[in-house]
Amino acid sequence: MDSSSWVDTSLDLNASARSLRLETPKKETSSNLFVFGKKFSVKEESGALVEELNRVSAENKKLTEMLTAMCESYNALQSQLMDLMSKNPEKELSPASKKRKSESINNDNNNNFGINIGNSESSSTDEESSKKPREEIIKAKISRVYVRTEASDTTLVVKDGYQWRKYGQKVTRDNPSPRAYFKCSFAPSCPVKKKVQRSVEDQSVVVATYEGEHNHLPASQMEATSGSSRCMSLGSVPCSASLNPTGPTITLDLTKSKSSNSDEIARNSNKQKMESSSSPEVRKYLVEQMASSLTKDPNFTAALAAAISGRMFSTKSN
DNA sequence: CGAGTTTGACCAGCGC
DNA sequence: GCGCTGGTCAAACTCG
Repeated sequence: MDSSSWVDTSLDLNASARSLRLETPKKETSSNLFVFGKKFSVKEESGALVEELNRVSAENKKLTEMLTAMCESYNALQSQLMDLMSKNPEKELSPASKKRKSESINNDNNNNFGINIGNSESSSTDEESSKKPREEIIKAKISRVYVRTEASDTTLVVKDGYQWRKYGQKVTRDNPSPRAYFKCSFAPSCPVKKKVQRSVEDQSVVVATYEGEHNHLPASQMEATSGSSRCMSLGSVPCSASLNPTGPTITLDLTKSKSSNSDEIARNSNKQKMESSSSPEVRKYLVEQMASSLTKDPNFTAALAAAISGRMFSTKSN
C-alpha cells in the first residue's frame, strides 16, 4: 500500500470537507439559494444539489476506501508488532513489579518500538497484570505529546480538548522547570492523568505525558452539536510529527495563533510534515505511525464514523 | 460561595 | 535503615 498517497488523499478529503462546510448553505426556507452571495433559481439549485450530491458521494467513497486502508495498515502494523515482540521477548520479560520500573519500561518501549504515539498496550505482561491492581493496568497506557509554546509562556497549559484539574506541582531533579500534575476533571470517573513539564533541551517545548484512557469524548467535542471528528479538537492547532532520539513524537505548535483559515493550517502542518520527514522511508514510517495511532484510538474511529454518517445525513437533508 | 489553583506535608519506591 | 525522589493529598488561598 502506498502510504504517502494515503496522506495526500486524506488531505484532499480534509480540504473538500472544509469546502463542504463552507459552501453548503444552511437549509433555506425560501426556494432560492444563496451561494457566495449569488442568487440561484430553483432549477439552478436542483442542479447544484445534484452536483453536490455526486461530489459528496464521491467523497463518501473516498472515506470508505480510506477507512479500509487504515484498517489494513493497522492490521499490518499489529502483525509487525507481534513479530517484533516475539523477536525481543527479553524486553517484555524484564522485571517490572515496581511502579517506577514499569514506567521506565514503558518509556523504553516508546523508544524502541516507536509505535505508541497514542496508547501503549505492549507494556504489561500477563505476569504483571496478575500482580498489578486494575488502576495500575490503566496507568500502563502512556502516551507523550510535545507541544511547542511561547518560551515566555510560563503556564503549563496544554489545550488538548479535555478538561483538567491541577492537583500538584513539583520540581524534579533532572529538570529545573516544575512539573505539573493534572487529573481529567470532565468526567468524575475518568482515570486519565497527565504530567506537564518543559523540555530540558528546549524551554519552548512542553512535554505532556498522558496516563490512561479517557472514558468519554473530549470536552470540545461534547460541546459540538453535530458529529465532528477528533481532529476538530486539534483542528485549530498546527501539528507535526517528527522522529526524535526518544522516538516518534507529535508536536503541536501553540505559538501559531488560532486561525480560522483551515487551509492555512493544513498547509502549515503539511509543510511541517514534509520538513520533518526528509526521506521517503521516514515519511512512510511517520505515516504508518500516525495511521496506527489513529486507528488504535476508539474515539477517533467513532468520531470518523460520526462524521461520515453526519455528512451523509446532511447530504440527504439538502 | 463554589470551583480551581497553590504549596507544604506526607507516603512509597528505590539505591546505598 | 536512611536519605533521596517522584507522586499524591489536602488545607489555604484565589478568582469569578
